[in-house]
Amino acid sequence: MRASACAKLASLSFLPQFAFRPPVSYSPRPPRLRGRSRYGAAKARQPSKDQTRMRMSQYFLPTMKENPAEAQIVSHRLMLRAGLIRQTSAGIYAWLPLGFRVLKNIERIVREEQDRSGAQEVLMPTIQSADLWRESGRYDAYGAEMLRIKDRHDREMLYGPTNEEVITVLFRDGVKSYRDLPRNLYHIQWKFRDEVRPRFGVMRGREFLMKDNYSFDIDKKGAIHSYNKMFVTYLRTFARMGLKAIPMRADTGPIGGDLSHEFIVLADTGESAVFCHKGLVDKDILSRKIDYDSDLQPIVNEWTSLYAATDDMHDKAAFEEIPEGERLSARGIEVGHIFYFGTQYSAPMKAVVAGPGGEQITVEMGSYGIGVSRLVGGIIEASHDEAGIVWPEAVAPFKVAIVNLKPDDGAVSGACQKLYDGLAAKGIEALHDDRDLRPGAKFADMDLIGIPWQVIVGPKGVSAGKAEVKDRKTGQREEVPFDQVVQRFG
RNA sequence: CGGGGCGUAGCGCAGUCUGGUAGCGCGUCUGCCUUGGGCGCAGAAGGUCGUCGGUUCAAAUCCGGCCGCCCCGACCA
Repeated sequence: MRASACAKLASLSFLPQFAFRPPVSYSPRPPRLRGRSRYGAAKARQPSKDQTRMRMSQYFLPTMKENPAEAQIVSHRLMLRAGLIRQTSAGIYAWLPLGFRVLKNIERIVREEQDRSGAQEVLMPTIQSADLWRESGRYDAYGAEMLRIKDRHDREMLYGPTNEEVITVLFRDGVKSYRDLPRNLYHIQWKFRDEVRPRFGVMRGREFLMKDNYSFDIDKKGAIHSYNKMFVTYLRTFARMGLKAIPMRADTGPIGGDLSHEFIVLADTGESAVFCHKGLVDKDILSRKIDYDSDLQPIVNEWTSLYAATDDMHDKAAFEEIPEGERLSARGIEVGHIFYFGTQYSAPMKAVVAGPGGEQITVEMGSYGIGVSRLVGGIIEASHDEAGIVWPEAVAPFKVAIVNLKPDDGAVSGACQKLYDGLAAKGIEALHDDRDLRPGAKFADMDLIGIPWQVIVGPKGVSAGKAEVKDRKTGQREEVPFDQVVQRFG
């Protein structure tokens, strides 16, 4: 009501619209504390912001003991139960503090590896114009999965399901010479695909966070080098997250092109059947030193020379040539996809540069995606047990949790606080469970949310000068003198 | 988009067939007790039964429309 009245008023005015905006309050007013000053004694007793944030008694972490009926697969159940996400509409989720921390950790690793490869980060909008998509010819081709919307002037817009069109225009308008090639631009942005049937929680939502990037080269040779760079980058990215992600030759599908690999995380509950050579599982990329300007083909060949295929690309005869003991039939989740697609977009959208002889050359493109939000689910599918999530350290919301078994015991709480401060001094954020609950409930919650290391502090330990350090993954516990706990996590 | 199912307290469910004062478990709150794996006892709060309309003296329950969510398939990062 108020907004439309305001719009009407503004449209009748010949003064700038902002002059007539009602005094909207953009941030909530500070609460009035009755009976004492907001800045008085009450504040002095508050713990520091950092401590407040990481204390479970103060933390927004709604865990659930029972499985919500709507969640069918394990990662979806655990994400809801562990207080990572909440659904707001079909296939659309809100990220709660713990889940958001994981999402940001994944995003950070993706970003670091993109930067390492020489790709440059941009940020393109979520809302795009239909005209742009008409130019590439995809507006009608894309179908109902594209969320089409109209603005107030009845202009046709859409919520971007992908960004080839936008990036091609940015490139076309900004680069005119072969001297400016190659380029590789990426961004990490929310996308929307109006899936007929969203399911599996964030693994196949409608709104999802995706890293996508686009390479531009003067010729096919250059484009393949760009492709190879991303191939290696993806190997590193997933390995850093503690995942076994195997590149598999992929069908290029509706996006087109003739060179494409899917990166598949192996998980028993994966969406599709996959077949590969066992040797791929044990290959290690992180120990290699990589020069992204050198010829990466040997590394790529090393991975692609062993058989690996998803269901739809499976070649039974070729698979059976592998000695039986080295065959691996498993299930997997697609977490990344890379394409070389030549001039499919650059030609219709006229992304051309001047070559050395002044001739016009249509650039060769590739595009590369990683499902950032999907990875949160994928990692859980690949790493959980009966009790809950088992986070790989690199993506865990917290590396360490301090389990205070008796918060109302000054000695126990004092020991916990000291450990917390010691970890903080080393730059390690710990989650401090200072809630007044029975030990059993705390252990159950802690196992559910899957923090890799639990430092358990109780009265017995305090009198012996020791804490118990539990490895979430193996369940092994070890008594460690207090003064040695912090250094274990350096 | 084809086929199926479900909407009752924060979560899991019963009650609907056969209309008559809305229930159970878990969670939450208070008190006591307890304190190394979701402990025990006592008390309490919390639901216009998805929504709109119809039938009826009376609707969670019967009828119709709409909305939402889930599953299988086709599709997909």
